[in-house]
Amino acid sequence: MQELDERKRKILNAIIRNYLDTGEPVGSRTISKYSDLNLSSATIRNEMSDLEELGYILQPHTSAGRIPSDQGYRFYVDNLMREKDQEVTEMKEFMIEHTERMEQVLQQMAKMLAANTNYTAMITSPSYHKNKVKFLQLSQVDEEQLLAVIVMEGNLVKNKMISTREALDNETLLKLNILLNTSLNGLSAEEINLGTIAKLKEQAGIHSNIVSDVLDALAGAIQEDEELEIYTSGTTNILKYPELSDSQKARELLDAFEEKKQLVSLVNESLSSHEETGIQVYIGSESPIQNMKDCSVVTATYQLGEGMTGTIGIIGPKRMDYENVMDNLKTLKVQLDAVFRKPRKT
Amino acid sequence: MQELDERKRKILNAIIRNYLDTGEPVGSRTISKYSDLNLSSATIRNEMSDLEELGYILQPHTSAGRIPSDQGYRFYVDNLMREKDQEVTEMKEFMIEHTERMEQVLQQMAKMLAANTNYTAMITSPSYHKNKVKFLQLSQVDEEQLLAVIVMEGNLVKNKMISTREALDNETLLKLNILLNTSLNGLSAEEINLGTIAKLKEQAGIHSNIVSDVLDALAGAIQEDEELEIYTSGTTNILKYPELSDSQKARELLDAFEEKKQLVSLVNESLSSHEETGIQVYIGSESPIQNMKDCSVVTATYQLGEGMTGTIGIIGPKRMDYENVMDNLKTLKVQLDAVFRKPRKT
DNA sequence: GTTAGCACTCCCACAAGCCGAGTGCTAACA
DNA sequence: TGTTAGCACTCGGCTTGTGGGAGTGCTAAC
Repeated sequence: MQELDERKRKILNAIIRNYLDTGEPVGSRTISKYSDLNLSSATIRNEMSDLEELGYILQPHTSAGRIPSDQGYRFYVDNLMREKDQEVTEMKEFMIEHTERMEQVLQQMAKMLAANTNYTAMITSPSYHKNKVKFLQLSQVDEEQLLAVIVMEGNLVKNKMISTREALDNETLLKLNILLNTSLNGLSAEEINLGTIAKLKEQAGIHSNIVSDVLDALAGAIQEDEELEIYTSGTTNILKYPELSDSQKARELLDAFEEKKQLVSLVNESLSSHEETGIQVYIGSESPIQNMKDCSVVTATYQLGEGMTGTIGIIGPKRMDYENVMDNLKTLKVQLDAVFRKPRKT
Repeated sequence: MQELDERKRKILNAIIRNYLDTGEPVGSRTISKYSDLNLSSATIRNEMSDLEELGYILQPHTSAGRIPSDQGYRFYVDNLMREKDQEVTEMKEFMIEHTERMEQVLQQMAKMLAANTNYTAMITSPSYHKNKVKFLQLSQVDEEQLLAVIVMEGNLVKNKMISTREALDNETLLKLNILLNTSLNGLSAEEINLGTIAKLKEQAGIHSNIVSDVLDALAGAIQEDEELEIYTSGTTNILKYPELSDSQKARELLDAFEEKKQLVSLVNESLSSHEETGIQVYIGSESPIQNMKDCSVVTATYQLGEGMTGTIGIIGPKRMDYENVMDNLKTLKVQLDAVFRKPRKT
């Protein structure tokens, strides 16, 4: 397929921009007046006819204006859209306050993003595949229960209750703690596999079975992290767009938001593809999620140090304001970096 | 207002039941055939006319059938509905598996409830106003940060990162841990007030400022619990009911579900009123939440030992299947009790 | 290659009309 | 006195039809 010539590009651009604004099919006369091309509507019509044949736009019905096709949007995003100068617009720093509780920060971010864009925002907590154990402690909570506290690099804290048949005496506990810390410290979840566990069990040999239980539980706790959290906000924003607010479609979409598991595929997909910007745009049926074939999805991955990555996403109608959305995502990326890297204040 | 006579009750009952089924205004002829009263439609009409005058039913427009008014629903719930025999229908016990993670259990319950009823379910974690501290530990995670782990009765675990200017030495830490445990153990969040804190600070005198910081942070952590979690499920179920799925109404409702803060008033209200059953029904504008004036809300409070109470709720259209809903809530109450009281399995 | 003009298409909003469900009322009946 | 049959009437919802408007494609002239 040959490239579009300059004039066609301009016209396509005008059509799409106009459609993004109004959501109505746009006609030749509108373009003729609206754009700075100084062409009559008739000429525009001819060009539009070509563009339609090439697949960039389509008519909902004869004698209606044209609307962009998926391919048209794609061309727009890839070639026509002007990159906004990445001036890191300062976002309110209210998120800094509670830095200890990551969920809250993420929730807030999602909320802000949704409010800024008027679309639905999703955000995942960074996944810690390669994150390392930083500190580890077992405590006797009562006669039959141990509490394991695990702190990962980045201060992600996990708790796990472990039932034991009998209480461990202090000394054993101390030894166990030392053993665990020395052997597991600095290892990532990935590196803690059956082999490591087996070795550990051997070293702890004397207390065999109890220790065994503890270790199993522990390993499970560290690894079970795979279930990554996904936060959404502004889910009802989709109801603002008539093309999505039809009861049937809305349900499917909202269901996808509630059943966050479905969103995982988005995240995975995004992670696997690395562009330089890390921003990914799915238009219509390009999306890995069936229910979103009438939407566009823009995702960005953020990285915090080695191996810790998360995903931010915006879901809206195909006629979303791509520039604004991508701009927002970019700045948020930077912000996230800052928030989590920064040694936290009290 | 005088009581309704037997026949009027029967007719009202028939009208409401029919309307619950169909969602359509119900006419006199339907009742005449449907019910076992063997009355002609004309007679029914007369009675219906009376019932309307008394405020139990109303006509959406002239020459349409009748639909129940809020007052009608109220009468139905209070007097007509047959109590289902409380046979504790066994719910799947799949929730038991992961008892350690309370959120998950609650999430699951909400999901199940929503699936069973086809309405929206909400459920709050038990609030621990009077719950007691069971175990408490400070650990040095790295040079500048302490991790406070607090275990409450019922094995609710909380974590709090505390930044310090300099590391505490081991001995100080040990002393501090002992001090904290002996002084705070068995106290409820309510009982840990400024007075207690001041006394503690005094006792810990020597390490004055650092300890001070730690205590403040700790007290904050224990009390901040007030922000009770609310889980929802099946939010999109409301879109199944035409009378609620209008775009405008749906947004308001769904917003209320997303902004869980709004739901708090429901919880509080429910807590304050104690009937013997603990089940509360809000019909239409009886609800404390404005947005829900076209819905009915049924809540139940569950109790786990002293002072720990939570709330389960169902939100649906006014023509909800009250019997089924209330039945579900009752059994869930029992189940919840069982799950949390039961000494948890591995 | 561009433009003006024109006939044509099709959606949409609105009005008119019909149908059916349901009512209220009246009169007859037990 | 309570119940029933009958009938005229009302009103919402559906279908149909019509006109207007927006937009197109095509043709012919510039």
